[in-house]
Amino acid sequence: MDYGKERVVALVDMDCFYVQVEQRLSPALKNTPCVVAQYKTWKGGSIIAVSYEARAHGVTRNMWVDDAKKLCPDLQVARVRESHGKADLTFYREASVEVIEVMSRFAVIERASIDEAYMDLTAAVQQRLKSMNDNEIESLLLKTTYIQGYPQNSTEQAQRSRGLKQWLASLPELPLGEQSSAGLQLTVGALIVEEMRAAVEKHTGFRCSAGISHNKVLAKLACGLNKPNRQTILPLDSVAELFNSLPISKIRNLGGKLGSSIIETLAVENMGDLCKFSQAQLGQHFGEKTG
DNA sequence: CATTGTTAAGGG
DNA sequence: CCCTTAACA
Repeated sequence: MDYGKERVVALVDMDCFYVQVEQRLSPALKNTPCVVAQYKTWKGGSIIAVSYEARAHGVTRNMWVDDAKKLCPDLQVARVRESHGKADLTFYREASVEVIEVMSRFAVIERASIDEAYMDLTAAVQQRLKSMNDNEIESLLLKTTYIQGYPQNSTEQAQRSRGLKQWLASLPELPLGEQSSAGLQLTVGALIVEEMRAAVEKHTGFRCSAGISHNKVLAKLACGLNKPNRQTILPLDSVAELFNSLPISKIRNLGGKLGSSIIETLAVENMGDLCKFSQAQLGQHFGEKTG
């Protein structure tokens, strides 16, 4: 298998998880602008999760509830439970366990936080490919999947279906026995993740987004490209174009001081520029390990 | 006081 | 190996 395409890795991220947990408990909160906030005394409490309806009004995480109400007067507020005067996240951790249990039926998962998990689907994909017939990968089975970079030569967005069809048409026939293409493997990975996400919603009521690519950093990046309640395949061949206009801070672990120092030291703006430097050069500037 | 909590990596 | 720092949710 080509370098960089050895594995199929997915990242599943629950959409505004704490909000969904509160909405399941209190259905009146569903489909409304609402937030989850902790504490109440200082400026109404601080917001730790925001529904997509509230985001449309400009409400964000870390905002004070009093400030958010100015942006969105009919904002509903759920409160984090407290014990010993401290915010207690037990309620959300228990909901997280429900999700993890369902996901674990499909693959070995690596819990990255209370609301997201990585999984290496390489083995599951190989298994699935063995039992698959030709024409078994249909657009219908990938109903919430986007392919980053497809359709090609198209500037207009919102062309999910056309991009998916073009991508599927570009895949080789199912090769029986021999190694299958990286594109085929990502697609079967996406099929598994579609099934996993449907199972999570069926058994917990919670929706999520996902990214499918060849490593954790790319899977995480892909996941953020189409939210909420959607999943995105990021083929390696689409990475260069994506990186051309991608701020360095968008890459996991480069959102803080290291990212800032890279931008300053190398006088670069986006990931496309950064990729022009060799690993040896990056090692010189940022330490052998970090580089 | 004014976000808090959790996790992981790096340095001593 | 522990402690501090960084990153993220």
